[in-house]
Amino acid sequence: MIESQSFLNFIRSAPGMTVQEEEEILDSFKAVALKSKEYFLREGEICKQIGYVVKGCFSYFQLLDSGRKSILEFAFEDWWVGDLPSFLNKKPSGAFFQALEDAELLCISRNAFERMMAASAAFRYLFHLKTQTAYLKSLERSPKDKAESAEEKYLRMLKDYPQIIQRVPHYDVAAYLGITPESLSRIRKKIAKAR
Amino acid sequence: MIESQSFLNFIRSAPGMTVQEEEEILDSFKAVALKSKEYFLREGEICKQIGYVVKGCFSYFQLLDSGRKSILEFAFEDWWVGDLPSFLNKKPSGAFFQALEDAELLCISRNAFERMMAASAAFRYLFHLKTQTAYLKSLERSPKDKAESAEEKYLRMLKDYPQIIQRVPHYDVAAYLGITPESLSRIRKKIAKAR
DNA sequence: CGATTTTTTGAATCATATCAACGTACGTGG
DNA sequence: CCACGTACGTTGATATGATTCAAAAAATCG
Repeated sequence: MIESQSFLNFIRSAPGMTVQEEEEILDSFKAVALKSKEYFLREGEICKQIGYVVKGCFSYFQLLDSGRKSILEFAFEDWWVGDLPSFLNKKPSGAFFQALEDAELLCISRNAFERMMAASAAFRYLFHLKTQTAYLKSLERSPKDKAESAEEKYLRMLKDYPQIIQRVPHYDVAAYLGITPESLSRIRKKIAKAR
Repeated sequence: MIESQSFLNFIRSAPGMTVQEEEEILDSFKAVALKSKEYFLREGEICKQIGYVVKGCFSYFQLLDSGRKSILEFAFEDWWVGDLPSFLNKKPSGAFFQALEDAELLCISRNAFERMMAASAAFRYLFHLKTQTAYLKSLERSPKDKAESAEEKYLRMLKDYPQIIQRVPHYDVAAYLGITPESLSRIRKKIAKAR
């Protein structure tokens, strides 16, 4: 069992969790290790598990018709990987999850997930909390994504997620911002000069 | 009580719903009418109710620092209005909900919402289904929003939500697409000529 | 090291924004 | 019912920001 205090804290944050429930939940997660560049999930596959990121980081992206990569988000420590539409509805995923660093995960299979969803109110609470948090985050981000210039998006990313620019290759940062690597390079140059 | 077959259908879609539960849920929603241009919620207010749109349509938007309006989405019949982060966490809303036509809603107050969330598993199911659906939709849309040109966004909107261009002023359509009204006008002209 | 990948730079081009002006439709009060 | 005023939508000219393509420089990895 991988040690992860923050995973324990997350599990224990559910109200009304019994000792037995907690043990069952912890038992339903299995440790998985992935090397950098390996995929947790590929487009077209059905997502058979959801993973909690203990260590490492992942990009969650789609390949567009144009061939360009569009990164929806990065998952660092204490966030989750797995394609929810695919996992819940057993349909092929439209996206990839790829490790950008060597990574350690705690994964729950669909069988175990369904068992726990049926058996444990605390587990249901945690799952709905997670999807709700993700949804609220996406609601906040969307209007800004729409209206901001490339430079504004970059500056906001630095403010909200300073670790991204440290840990992620710039061409992936560009794919996350929806701009080209060349544009990102010019924006960074301009900002560096201005200070 | 406003008649709305699709609202009834929605409520009845919950598995394991008892007759008594259904009655309690229906009783917890009150009819509200709004005139065109009126606000269901303003920025800075705390969202005290969630509304099901029986008739009419709403824009859900933020005012950006630049003074520009950024429309996150429109809510037509059978969708919902209300700022979830504000409603759930009792914090001031960062967004507006404004009626674009005379509208009829079925609204549930926070008190009634919390009572039903505590009392009814079927109600919890419906709520989580709604937020999850909205979240999955936002996940699908986001990579496209990032990478598409203005014209592509417009064409996709026509395909996915053909009613928007019929019922919403063009400057609001532009605010939804993240472009200027002038650009929208030129895109429409170009498309009209091409056919 | 050497090879490959990643980032930067330059020049030309394209898409969209901006600003200003004009047309058109709509609703209201006379 | 008409005229007027206000909203909305369109058009044109120009400016700006971002992309594209090509190539060089820098960083990384085995």
